[in-house]
Parts: sequence; structure tokens; C-alpha cells
Amino acid sequence: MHSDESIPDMIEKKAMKATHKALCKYGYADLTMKKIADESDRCKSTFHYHYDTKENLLVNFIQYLLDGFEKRMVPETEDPLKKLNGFIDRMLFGLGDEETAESFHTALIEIRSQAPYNEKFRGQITKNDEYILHITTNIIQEGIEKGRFKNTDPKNTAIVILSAIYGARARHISTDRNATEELRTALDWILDELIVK
Amino acid sequence: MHSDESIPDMIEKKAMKATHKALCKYGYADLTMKKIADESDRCKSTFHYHYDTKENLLVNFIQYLLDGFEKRMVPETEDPLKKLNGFIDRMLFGLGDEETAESFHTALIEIRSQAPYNEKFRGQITKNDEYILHITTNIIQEGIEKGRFKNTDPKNTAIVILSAIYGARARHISTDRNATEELRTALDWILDELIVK
Amino acid sequence: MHSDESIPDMIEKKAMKATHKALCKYGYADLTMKKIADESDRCKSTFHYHYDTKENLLVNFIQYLLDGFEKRMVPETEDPLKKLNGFIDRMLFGLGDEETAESFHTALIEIRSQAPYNEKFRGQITKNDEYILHITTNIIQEGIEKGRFKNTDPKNTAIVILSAIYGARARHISTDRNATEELRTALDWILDELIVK
Amino acid sequence: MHSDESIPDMIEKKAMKATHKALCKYGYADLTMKKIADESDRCKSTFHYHYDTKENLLVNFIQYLLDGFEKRMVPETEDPLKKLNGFIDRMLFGLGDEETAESFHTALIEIRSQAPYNEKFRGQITKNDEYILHITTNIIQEGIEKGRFKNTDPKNTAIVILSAIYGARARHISTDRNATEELRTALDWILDELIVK
DNA sequence: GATGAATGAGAGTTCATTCAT
DNA sequence: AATGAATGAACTCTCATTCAT
Repeated sequence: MHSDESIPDMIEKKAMKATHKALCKYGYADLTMKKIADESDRCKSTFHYHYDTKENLLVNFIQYLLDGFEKRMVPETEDPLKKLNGFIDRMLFGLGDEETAESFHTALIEIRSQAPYNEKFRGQITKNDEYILHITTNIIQEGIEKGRFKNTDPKNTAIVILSAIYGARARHISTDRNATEELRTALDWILDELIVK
Repeated sequence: MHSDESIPDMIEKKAMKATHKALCKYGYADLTMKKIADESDRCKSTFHYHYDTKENLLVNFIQYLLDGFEKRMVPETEDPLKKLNGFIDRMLFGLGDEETAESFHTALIEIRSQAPYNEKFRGQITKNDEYILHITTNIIQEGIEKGRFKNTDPKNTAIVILSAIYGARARHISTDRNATEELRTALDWILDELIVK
Repeated sequence: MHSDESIPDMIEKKAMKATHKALCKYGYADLTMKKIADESDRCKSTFHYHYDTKENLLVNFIQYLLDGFEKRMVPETEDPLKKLNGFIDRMLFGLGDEETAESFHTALIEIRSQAPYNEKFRGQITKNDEYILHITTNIIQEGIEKGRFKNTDPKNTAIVILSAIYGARARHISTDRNATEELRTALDWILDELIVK
Repeated sequence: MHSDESIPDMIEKKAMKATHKALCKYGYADLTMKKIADESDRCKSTFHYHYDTKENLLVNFIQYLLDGFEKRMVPETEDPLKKLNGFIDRMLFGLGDEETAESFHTALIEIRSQAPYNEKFRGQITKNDEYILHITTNIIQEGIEKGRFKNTDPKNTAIVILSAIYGARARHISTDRNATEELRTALDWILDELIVK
């Protein structure tokens, strides 16, 4: 056992993909090492060998999840409105690729549900949450500076938008309603007031 | 033994309280019949005697939780703005009593995290979600009719507000930030634009 | 609790019928006090009140079963061949009434399977077995004395016939074959040699 | 874990022996995984690991029991009478080795008592029963063809003999009588009539 | 590095029995 | 006499973890 000292890339990739699949398929409460292993071509002893404990595997997984997350949410465009709308779309619906759509946010919400009871998880989630809030604020700030958005408070606006996005995702997976689509429509109404026409 | 046919009030109360406590204390993933029983002065078998299965106990618990929820969220006042603000406060912070504050929403979020994997839970959550959306919409509608709110779309506004509230609760318990307080402040900014001055 | 001191006839009857039904329905291994009670209109506490333990209830049941058994197996006729054939038929197929047909022997075999591990049961079964062997021997003895059967050894003949009957019953309920019907036919062949023509 | 896909010989053997011992010691009704494990040097979990469920372990055990059974019952001799008598002896008393004597038939009878309530068990028992009937019939058929037995119906004779053997075994373990010895003696009387002198 | 085998701890559940009414 | 409520013991089965190979 070595736990953290250099896990081969191949294994790391397989472990992360398998954890992701299993987490989405069964949810955090019913996630087991066997189910994770079964989503890969490796056995559960192998994952124990490389990560020692289930918790450590999950800590690594959260990092992997959030790293990818942060990199992909902001679309490359100069137009602040396009940037904001693109960001909201990615947050609500994921990117087009099958990797992230749906399943990504499902995994994240499952992890979040466990965060209150796990300090490590909570620390990771907190850092990510602050980062996402930061970039959201920046997008709005930028829009204001470029004269495209009205002069509101960027951080408070970001907090409302981000909170609503997280809430919609939660409602989406825990009810039979299409809550993300509903919020997308509703946000258009609200954002309309933000724009300088 | 009997499962649904009339559980004594005393037991029902003990079971619900104990489930609530255990759920908040350990989270859904680590919730066990033993832990529930240990939060009461009854033993595991007793709860099995009255509810048969863990799942059935939880189904009953969710109903108990949501019934109480729906009854308590709308404050009794005629002023639409006070009503809306009171509603938001209760949704974000609970009522003053120790019963609901914090722990109630924590329990609800834990249950929600399992809803994607449990049809019964999801059905119950969906019904509640729709009910809450309905009364939120009504509050806004009423404000518009009474000339206190600007003429926006009530449902879309309700969706944004509600989503943001749910998102803030989720952020609150899964990060180290005081996300509910943050949203409360941020919403004041936004709501300011809703009011007819 | 009184255990044995005078159980009301009504209860005795209900207990015995219910035990019989439950035993046939679920088999000895899956027989529970609840299942027995559910076959009656009384609850399991009531049976515990009157019989104290499950074992004691079963001991009483066996006695009830065997008492009825012994009384009903020998048909009333003077003709030794008719008597023997009638006896074999009742042993293999029960009487016509729904009470005994099939279910009686099923219950008996279930009880027998437990006899090796329960001295009381075994004692009761032994006594009954010896009694049945005794009356079978008598029937044959009588036939010989009346000159209707050839002069074979009555006891040995009885042992073969009785053993075959018990074996056929066992094969009947533990295989998909109609083993009792098969034995009935086969015995006709064999018995043909017993008769003085 | 894998259930059917190749259980190591060593384990298979230990599982079968332990199940056999426990079944004979406690009977089907009181057979538990713990008791089975305690008859071996492995723990409960190990047997669950290899066989998944108790039922599956028992299905495998029945197959193991019957396979051995079928192979050992017919003695190697050309003389039809010796063959028949040898077969009856083995069926009634087992072979000389401690493996089969007594305990084998005890185990089989315990399993049989559960067959009415378990389709898989019943299927296995039925197949075995038919096979044993088949070879018994053959032994008698052979004796007739070789002119050593009188010209009776082989199948009906086999049915009576086999049924009697099964019945004697059942009586043997469920009463205090030496029922197998009794039948052996009684059958000699009957078989005497079968032989061409 | 990788994995099948093994296991202790603990999960949900069942059940004979007891007790209060 | 009768029963709903309650429970400890024991059941089957699961799972993270360890170990031998």
C-alpha cells in the first residue's frame, strides 16, 4: 500500500470514471467499493491498493470532479451577456459531451449531501463554491465595466444567480419536474432587467 | 405486524422525532434503524413492529416532515411584502423554535439527496415542491394585485426565488459559508426592484 | 398463564385447525406463531396464553393429529380384503372429506422430519407408529384366520406394506411424481399374490 | 461475489462437509449459516462470499449429496440377487464407511421435508428419485431376463421395494424403532417369493 | 502491481416470548 | 380471557478492509 504516493495515470483515470459512474447510478448512500470496481475492469482490491480507504478514493474523486468543473464552466467569448448565458447553461445542463451533461451535477449533488458530515468533503466543496462564486461575480463585474449590464452589485447578483442554479439542479433531480429548464426560462425574465438596452 | 393500520400517537411521535434527530446527526447515508432507535427510548424491534421496514418508516417520516413544513412557512399578515419576506426568512432560517430551525431543512436536504433513487420519496418531494411553488406564486400574485409589486410574471419570479432559497440551503450545509445569510442580503437587493415605491 | 390446565374447547379447536393449516401451508421449518395465529381469528398472544410455548402447542397438535388419525384409518367392514384395501387407500389418499385428504399426511410428514431432533415428538410418533403397525398386522392376521389370505407372516407383511405407504407419501410430496397413485397400482400387483383364490 | 463461477475445490469440499454435518446435527428447520460455518474452519462470510445465499449453498449441497448417492448405491456383482440385496442394504444402511452410513440418509430426508416448499429442491429430488427408480427397475429386469427372478412386473416391484425403503428410513429416524433392520428382515420374506428356486 | 479469498462488524429483519392493560 | 406493544436474541446478508499469492 502506498495510498497517495503516485498512482499510475491509467488507474487514476479508471478509478475516477468508475467512481463517477457508480455514484450517479446508485447515489452516495448506496455507493460501495464493489459497485465502483464493477464499473471498471479492475477489482475492488486494486482500488484499495492504490487509495487505501474508500474515503480517500472519494476525496480524490471530488478533487478530480471539481478540477474539471472549474475549467469548463466559463465559455470563451468576449460578449458579457453571451458569457453569462453560456455559463448559466453549462451550470444547468452541462456541456454537450456525454461526460458532463446531467451526470456531472448529479455526482456533485450526491457528494454535497455528504459534505455536512465530512470535513474533508466540506473543505473541498467550500473552496470550489467560493471559486465559482468568484468567477460568476467577475463575469457580471466585467459586463458592468463594459457597459452592457446595469450598475447592480455584482456579488449579490452572482449569489442569487448561483444559488438559484444550485437549487434548480437539486429540484431537478429530486422531483419529477424539469426544474433546470424552468429556471432557465425564469432567469431570462429576470436577466432582462440586468441588460442595458 | 401491521405496518400502516393505526400506529399509537405516542409511538408515532417518538418515531418521527427520533428519525429526525438521527437523520440530522448522521445524514441519510449513515442512517440506520439502530441509530434511530438510540435517539428514542424504544428499541429497533419496536419501530420494525410498527413500521415493518426502514423504507416505510422513512416514507412516513417524509410525510410528517412535509406536512409540518407546508403548514408553517406562510406568516399570517396582510401586507404582501411582509408576507414575502417572512416566507423567505422561514424558508431560509426556519421558525424561531428549536424544532424547525436548521434541523428541519437539513433533514429535508438529506431526504432530497436520496429522492433520485427512490420513487416514493421523489413522489412525495415533487408534491411538496409543487405546493410550495404554488403558494410562493400566490404571494407574489397577491402583491401585484394589491399594487404593491411591479407587474412581473409571478410564477417565474417565484421559481427564481424558490430555487435560490433551496440552493442557498444546500450551500449552507455543504460549505463553511453562511450561505443563507448571504442570500437573504442578496435577495433584498433584488427584491428592491420588485417593489412599487 | 396456565399452559395445560384446561384449555377451552373453542380455543383448542381453533388452535389445532390453525396449526394444521399453517403447517401444511408453510412447512415445519417456516412455521411461526404469527402464521398459526393468522390462520385463525385469534392473535398469537392468545395462543401463547393457552399453550405457553410454541413447542407445547405443537406437542398438543401432534396428539390431536394422531388421535384423529388412529380413529379413522380402519374402514368398517367384515371382508378382510376390503378392509386391507380400504386401509391402504385411507393411508395413501386420506378420507374423502377435505379435512384429511392430502393435508393430513403432509402435516404428519412435516412433524416427522422434526422428530429426530425432538424427543417429545419422537415419543409421540413412535407410539402412533407402533399402534398403526399393530392394527395393520391385525387386519392381515384376521384375513389369514378367515382363510382369505395365504399363510404368510402377518407382521413382516404389515411392515413392508406400511413402510411402502410411508415412503410413497414422502415421495409424493417431495417429488413431482404421483407416487401414491403409483404405489396403489403397484401394491395391487403384490397383494394379488397374498389372496387365496 | 461470484456465486457459481468456479468455487475452489478446497472450499467446495469444506462447505459441503460442513453443511452435511450441520444438517444432520440440527435438522433443516434449525439449520443456520452460523451452524454450518461452525462445522468448518471458515466463517459465515466466507460461505456467503462463495455461494451468495443460503439457498444457493443448499442447492449445491443437494447436488453434491445426490451425485455421490447415485454413484454408490449399486454394488458391482453379476448375480442379480446379490445385486438387489446389496442395493437394498446400501439404501437402508449406507456403505460401511462413516461417510454415508446413517448421516447420508438423514440429510436426504431433511432435505426432502423441505422439497414441497422449494421448487428447486423438488426438481433435484425428483430427478434423483426417477434415476433411483430406474436403476432399481433395471436390477429386477436383469434378474428376470437371467431367469433368476420370477416373471413379475419389474417397475411395480421396484416401486414397492423403493417406497418401502424410503418409508423405513423415515420411520427409522422419526421413531425409536430400528425400522431399517425390521424392513430388511421383512423384505427377505417377501423377496423369497420373487426368487426362482 | 494486482487480485481472489477471507473476515469482523454491523446492516435490516424476524420471532418466540413477556408484559401491561 | 385476550391482545397490542415491546424486546433481546438470532437470522441472512453486506461491506470495507486485510492478507496471501
